[in-house]
Amino acid sequence: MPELPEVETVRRTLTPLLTGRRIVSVEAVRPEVLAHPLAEEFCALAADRNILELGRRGKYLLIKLEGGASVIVHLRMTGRLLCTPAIHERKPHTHVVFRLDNGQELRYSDVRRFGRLWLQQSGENDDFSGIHKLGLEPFDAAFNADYLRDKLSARRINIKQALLDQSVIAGLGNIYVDEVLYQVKLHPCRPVADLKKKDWQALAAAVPEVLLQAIANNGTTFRDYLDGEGKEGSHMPYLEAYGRRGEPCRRCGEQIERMKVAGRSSYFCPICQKEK
DNA sequence: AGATGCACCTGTATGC
DNA sequence: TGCATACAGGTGCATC
Repeated sequence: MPELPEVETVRRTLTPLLTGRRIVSVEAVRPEVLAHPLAEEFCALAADRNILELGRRGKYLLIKLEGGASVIVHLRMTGRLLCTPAIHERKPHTHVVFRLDNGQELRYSDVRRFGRLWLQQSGENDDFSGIHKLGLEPFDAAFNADYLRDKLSARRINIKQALLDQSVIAGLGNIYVDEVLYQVKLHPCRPVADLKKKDWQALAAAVPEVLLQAIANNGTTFRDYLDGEGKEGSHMPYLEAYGRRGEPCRRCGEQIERMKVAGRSSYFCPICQKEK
């Protein structure tokens, strides 16, 4: 479910609820979602610690604790982090519960159980969560046309796969890749080797633009996504391509098509986004 | 290197 | 209604 805008919205909504709070204890209802260290140690290490601040890297949420440790969360498809009063009934699929010092709980739930949590200790090298393999943040000053061209132009892949590669751009996923390609009028199957300087420039501009717009609308709720307070995102009506099969292109009126590219459902306008 | 398929899971929508 | 199948904001691995 969540791509960069959704994770960023979770971060923003949880920040006032968690900053300065103390984690009293941690309960692993389904220990296997705690990927590192093993559940027992994870719970012991997180317990009795203050939360300093929340960060984000790509699609990872970072909960920074006193003493230099961090809880790292990846929501994958259906993961949710919700802050809620401890007296409220637990919803099904609640897998990890962080009890806080103010009668609230931070609850991790995940219907499909693809998501994972890690705890990085102070001084520990994080070679387990996947963060070490990420490329640039789209809002990094070094994220520009040259960066994209240098990373990608020699590869024999199409632009959809390229933009989904987290080691190139951290945080783009299936929805926003389709939105970016629509904005810059590139067909998802276009080989990256074909792209010209102006294409790289357009991509470098469109990626942060598309993501910022989605963040401004608190992310996209297509199915499952909820922010840290349990609210849906409001960006869906603004999507131009994703999920609009058979609906008219807002530029030319042609029907939006869907096809599988890189194993993912991909939506595009067959007139505006020529395969060539 | 890259393409493909599958695995991880459950819920929901669709078609017959 | 019931049952089978497809599909879902992600990632990692195995195989050709």
